[in-house]
Amino acid sequence: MTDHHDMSFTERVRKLIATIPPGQVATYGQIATHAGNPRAARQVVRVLHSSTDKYHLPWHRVINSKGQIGLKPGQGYELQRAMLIDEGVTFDEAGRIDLKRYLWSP
DNA sequence: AACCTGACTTCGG
DNA sequence: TCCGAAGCCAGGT
Repeated sequence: MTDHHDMSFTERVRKLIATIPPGQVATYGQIATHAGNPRAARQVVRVLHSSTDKYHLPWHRVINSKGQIGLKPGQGYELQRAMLIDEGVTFDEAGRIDLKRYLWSP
């Protein structure tokens, strides 16, 4: 049968990330869920590492389920935060993004 | 074909 | 609400 998704989990993840619009964010788990496996959130991280440059993915729009940036200070945290703020996303005092407001809904 | 990795998530205290 | 432990998994080695 023609499973219209004749592509790997990784490919689906790439496509999903590519569709997150500016000013919105998606969680690793959310991407994993839509890619077919709710429990493969960690795999999304791997895809980000391996495909961001090659496919020009909007990597900065992917955050964790707590609404926070996963990267550590000095490891990309500042850049991601700046890029999101530049798109209009706001952070609270604890560095959290209001998912009710900015979470992407595919 | 095991073993390792990691920008995670969930759950209990 | 915060923290730690445990669970999870696709792809790379």
